[in-house]
Amino acid sequence: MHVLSFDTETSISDSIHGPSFRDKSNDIYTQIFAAHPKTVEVVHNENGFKRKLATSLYDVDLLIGHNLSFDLCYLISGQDEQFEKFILKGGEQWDTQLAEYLLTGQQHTFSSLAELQFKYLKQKIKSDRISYLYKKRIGADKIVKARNRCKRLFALYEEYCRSDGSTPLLIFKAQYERAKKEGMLELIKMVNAYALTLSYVSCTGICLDLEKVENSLREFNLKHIEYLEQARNILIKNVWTDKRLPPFNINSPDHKSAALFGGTIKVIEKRQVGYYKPKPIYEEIETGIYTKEEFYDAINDNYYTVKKPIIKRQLIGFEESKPKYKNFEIFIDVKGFGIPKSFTYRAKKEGLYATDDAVMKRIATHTKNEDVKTYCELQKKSMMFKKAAKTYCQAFLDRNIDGKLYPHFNTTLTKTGRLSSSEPNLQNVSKRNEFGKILHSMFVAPKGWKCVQIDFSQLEIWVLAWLSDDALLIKHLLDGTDLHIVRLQYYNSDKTYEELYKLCKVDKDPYWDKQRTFAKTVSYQMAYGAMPPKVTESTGLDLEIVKTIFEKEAQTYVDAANFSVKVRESIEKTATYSKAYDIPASEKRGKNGHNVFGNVELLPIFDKDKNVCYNKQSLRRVGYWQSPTGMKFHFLDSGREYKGKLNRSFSFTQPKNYPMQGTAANIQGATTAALLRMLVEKKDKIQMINEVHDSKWFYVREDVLDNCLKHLKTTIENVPKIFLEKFNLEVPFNFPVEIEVGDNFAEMTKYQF
DNA sequence: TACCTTGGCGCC
DNA sequence: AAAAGGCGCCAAGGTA
Repeated sequence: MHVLSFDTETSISDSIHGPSFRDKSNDIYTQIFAAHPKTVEVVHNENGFKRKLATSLYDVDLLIGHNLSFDLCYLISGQDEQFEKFILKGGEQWDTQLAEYLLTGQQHTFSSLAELQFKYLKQKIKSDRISYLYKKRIGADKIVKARNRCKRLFALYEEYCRSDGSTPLLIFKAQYERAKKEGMLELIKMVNAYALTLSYVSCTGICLDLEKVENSLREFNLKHIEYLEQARNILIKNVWTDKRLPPFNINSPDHKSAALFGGTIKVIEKRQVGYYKPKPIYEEIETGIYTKEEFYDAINDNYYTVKKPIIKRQLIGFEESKPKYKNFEIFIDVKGFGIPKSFTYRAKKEGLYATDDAVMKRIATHTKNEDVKTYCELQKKSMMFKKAAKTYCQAFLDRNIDGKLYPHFNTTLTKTGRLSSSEPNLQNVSKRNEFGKILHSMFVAPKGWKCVQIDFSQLEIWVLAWLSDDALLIKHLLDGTDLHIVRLQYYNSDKTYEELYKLCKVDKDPYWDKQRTFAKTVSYQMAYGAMPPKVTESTGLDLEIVKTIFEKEAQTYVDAANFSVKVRESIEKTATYSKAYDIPASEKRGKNGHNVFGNVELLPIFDKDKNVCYNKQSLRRVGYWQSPTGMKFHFLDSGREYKGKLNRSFSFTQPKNYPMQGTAANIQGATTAALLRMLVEKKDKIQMINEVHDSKWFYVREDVLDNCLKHLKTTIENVPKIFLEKFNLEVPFNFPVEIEVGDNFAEMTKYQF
């Protein structure tokens, strides 16, 4: 196997994109190749490489680098032919940052090359002079152009580059051995292929209907202000009466809490505290007396004297004295509507109560005060419009480049191995509320193309069925049983499943349809590990009913219900002390950060107010569970002070969720990775543009839609084939997908072959 | 000024 | 005794 370490040094634009490929003005100015730690090749081009490779990859099988997607996105967006050939012949990548993230069971996120250099090679970090320049936004373009002027700096730069070339090779070797030993080699290979595919996805971008975005932004902002004004009018009438209060701020938790439950609002008041000392006014008067001053004339080399009048300063009065102000904090009591505290709960800050959606709903349904009811509605509406305007429309306008969005996919961040998306985050664009349609209709297909969305149905449930090997759950999934109705039947035992199915799905009886929605909520909450009291709180279902659902669920799907027990056993069995070097530097900072003591982590101990403290006798433990794909999930314990005694435990809820969420992420990853070569081969017919956990977004050319979708469907659904090839694992069933097609991502219809 | 923490809310 | 998982973004309020 021929491996090659690859790294680039690039310019850094001064736009919001910084050093990213997203900014067209950025380019590669240095390329670093290392096939062997001792033979590092560093090539510069002071005019930029125009995003093209400076070498051929014809004999390379594996590209190695640290945070490779950064470099590869330049080549991909530069349409480099060498690189395309490399992919088509089955070339792979090994990203040392990604590998480290997986090897540490998603503990070490965004590791730096320097951290790994120390971890694996025990080498202290080299001169950070160049990193300093980068931080100051002095990019490789400037350094390379200054190569003749700043010889010493350039020598340092080349040394930095050589190290960036050789270090990943050495780290790769160590990681490879470790991965083999820990049964993670195939997983790391697969996730690297996934990340490589995502590099392609993020380079493709999503087309926006900019006119629609701009119009919606205006409209949403106007509506936000309109509702806000109405809300303010109600408050001014009732509770926001004190003239010293600032205008009611709908984004301020302090204001909202005070208006409903009462409280104090801090106001900075500028008060006059006397006067400044008046400034004297002088007049300058010539006295008629002169002095002689001697000067030296350097050109003629002689001295000369000058006559200078003596001026006297005479006080003629004072300026008007200026008033002196000082800021005072004053606390204004707001009586509020006097809503009972039982509708809400205490926030962390003294005297502050939560005003979130659930609280507001509770108030709105129980209050007899019409003003309160109207206020609740107005507050909600105003906030929703603000959110839609700022978080989505405004962000789309700020982030788009020539009408396209290029989301950033973070592959080395989450605890469970899921992807995260940012700048902008396209994984949380409103879908269910009234903005869902309009926001999604902004994502459009280019002319001649269709929008295609392929979703796994109930992915995490299928994963649970597979991992727990629960015979009944598998049977129910395969024969298409509606699991929500199964749960509905738990507490409506006078009816059969068939009767309930008819009521909900055939007759669409509103009462039973609503009941099914409750059961559905319970289903999701159970999947997240919620316990009966919490479920009661959020669904309004009777505690006894919820308890019944939990009990019957455990009796019905015995193995599925017991699955987390096995995970917990593994955590206990594998538990060791949490090591400082697996915690990224960024998480060691701040009040809520990990508290490291030497090489180990200290146990966070929470008191009843959830304040954290540490003592040097209690070290934190960490245990893990390893999935069939090799994925490791880590679980940290925490302490609790109770009646002077320290109780420490691992979370009960995380083991109920991490394995399913993470394995679902593996399935999403493996199926996306399986598309890579096809996406490169058929880039004029199929383009992948986004992923949202269990769904994949594409553009597909209209004239080849049917064929392409067939191909996509069979590739993605056939998880057993992929898992057998990649992991030598037998998965007993396909994972069904649903396909939707449309002109934009709002108006989609189910695709029938 | 820049950073951190919190509350709130959007998604799966 | 009690326990709803995983994210990112905006805005406010506080602190260094």
